[in-house]
Amino acid sequence: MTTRADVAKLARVSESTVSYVLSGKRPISEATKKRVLAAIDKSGYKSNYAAAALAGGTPRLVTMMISNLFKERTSQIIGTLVEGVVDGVDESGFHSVIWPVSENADSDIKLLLKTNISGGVILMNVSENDQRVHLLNSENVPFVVLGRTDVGFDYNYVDRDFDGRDRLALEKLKELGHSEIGVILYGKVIRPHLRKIAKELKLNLYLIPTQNTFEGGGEAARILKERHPQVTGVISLLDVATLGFVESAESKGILIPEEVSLIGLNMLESQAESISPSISTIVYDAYEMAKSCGKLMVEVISGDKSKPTVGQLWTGVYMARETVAQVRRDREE
Amino acid sequence: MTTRADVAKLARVSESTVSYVLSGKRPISEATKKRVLAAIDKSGYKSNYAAAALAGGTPRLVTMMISNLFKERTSQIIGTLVEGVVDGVDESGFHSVIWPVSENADSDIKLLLKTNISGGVILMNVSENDQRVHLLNSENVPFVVLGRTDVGFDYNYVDRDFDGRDRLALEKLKELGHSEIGVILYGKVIRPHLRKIAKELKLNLYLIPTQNTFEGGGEAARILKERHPQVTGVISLLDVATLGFVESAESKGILIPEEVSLIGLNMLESQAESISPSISTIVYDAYEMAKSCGKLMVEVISGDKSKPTVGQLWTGVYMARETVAQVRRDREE
DNA sequence: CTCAATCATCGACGCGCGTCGATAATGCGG
DNA sequence: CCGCATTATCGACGCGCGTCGATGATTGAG
Repeated sequence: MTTRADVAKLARVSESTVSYVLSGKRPISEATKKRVLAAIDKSGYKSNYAAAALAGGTPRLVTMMISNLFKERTSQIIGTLVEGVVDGVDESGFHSVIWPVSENADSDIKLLLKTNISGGVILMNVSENDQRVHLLNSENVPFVVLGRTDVGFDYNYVDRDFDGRDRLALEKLKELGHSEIGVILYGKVIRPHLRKIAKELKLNLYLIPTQNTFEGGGEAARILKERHPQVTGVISLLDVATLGFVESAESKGILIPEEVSLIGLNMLESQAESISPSISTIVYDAYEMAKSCGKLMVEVISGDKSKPTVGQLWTGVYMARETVAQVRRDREE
Repeated sequence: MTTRADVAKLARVSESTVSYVLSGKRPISEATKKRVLAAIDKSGYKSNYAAAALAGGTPRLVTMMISNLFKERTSQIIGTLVEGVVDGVDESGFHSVIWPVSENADSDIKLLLKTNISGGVILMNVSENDQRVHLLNSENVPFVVLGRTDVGFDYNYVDRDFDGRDRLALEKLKELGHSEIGVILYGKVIRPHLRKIAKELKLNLYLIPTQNTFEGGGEAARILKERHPQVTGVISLLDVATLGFVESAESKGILIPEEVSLIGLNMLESQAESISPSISTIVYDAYEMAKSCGKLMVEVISGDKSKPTVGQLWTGVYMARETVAQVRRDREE
């Protein structure tokens, strides 16, 4: 193995200089920096992980704990998230691995922590009141949750901003003159926050509950036409139903976007673009979000232990496609 | 953090004695051993991973590289394999993690190796002529393949023994007096080895190609009845089709097991037992196989670098259920 | 009872790197 | 030209553990 000493000899500097070139924690002249980097390149030197961890106090390794890794079918999104975390952590100079936790994770986790293999933990696929959060918190391990869960205390997390996303959609519709808004959803529960936003924006909400199936979408169109003819703007919290809604709208006597504008909120881009007219959505970048989570993790590990926790929310951006238009004059009056 | 020094002080022995108690590499009297273990227990000591890796020369960590981790649908079996590897590695005193490799894994792998994070690599879901095997081999990293692939050199692997499994099934049928054997498979290709075994055992093989669907199984029953009435024993390389075969056999005029005995070769136990009559199979224990793989990995890491490679095959065992019986006298004659 | 052989334990060292304090080189104003 | 503040570099130390050689304790044979 090539060590720091080899590089130092090759570049004719001291070992500590090599370290400082690498870490950048002390100024090094351009000339020697260049020489050292050349020597590193030439010798193929990589700093030994274990030695760095031992000397530096903290292992430069982040472990992802993903519950139900081998049980879920949502593997595509998890794959994207993992990729993002890995890249984010990498860019901060750390490594990342997946810790294969079994169901009864308690002992596994404690082992991970006690042996001090990992500098921090990123929790993914958290469940409600996730016990792992309690454990990590009580063991005083740096951790970040990719997602959110309700425990009784503050912690670091990165998650989608559902409220903000809803606000964005409603604001967009208001901007275009819509005031009577339909909401396609499953069941009859609506997040209180959504109501509050509507009130703030002086919009009237009309619930259109249906199943999240293609047929459910047709049903939604029927309900809209029969019960809420005054509605000119629709937001949908469902994905498959939205496709059905768009598909059957014309046959139900609803012209999109001429009479009704539609914004899909929980859709993949591939879904939104699979139909004509293509569906305007609020998109968020899972990869970038996860990457940011990785970087936050490293900050938390490296930073002051007593720093306040960070809650980072990703709203997403409005993606205009073909289902949204200005309110027509004749309806507005 | 509690260190070796703390334990030593608590047990009133030297630090090295603590080490030798833990590693067992030198004899320690029962009395002090007991004292030291009590002290360890009391202080909650766990050896620091990084320090052990640095001092010991090799990191006690195994990384699993699983291609297409987030793409396959065969997640259940992968989950079992991972669990087995983890337990096997654990029992040998090492840890294991999953290394999240991207498509273009080359740079990732090299990073993993150079930084010396991992003591060895277990390769899973290998593809034909897998490039990673070449890379690991040329970089001289200890590795074991869970599965097999065709590269131009020897390497350590643990895999199912398909040939042995087939032989087992055929031997079982022969034992019971069957000599005319149907083979349910997809397409018209049969492994040469299977032919060879049949020849050795003096059995006659009749191919029954079909789709691996429920309907395909019915089709297989029809073919068997119409074209190969002399067949009394059947082995099936398909899983779903086998269920269809059993389900429709009676209506096609085939009595199982009175007239035809059946052994399923590629079935999950849950499948085999989901139907009546339940299907006799050759089962292999994926968990145990993976566990063994984990142990082998640690042996390879710890052992002599120049030891010859190990190829470990898991045949499985015959699991008698309700689809197999002795050949009837009247047909035998 | 003596001496050698075994057994149990100890102290010391080094693994490779991060970082602190100290020193040498440089720049600047007076 | 000198003194002082930066800037650039060096040497030394310690992180926690594995392991080697050495020492003290114990045993058995003669």
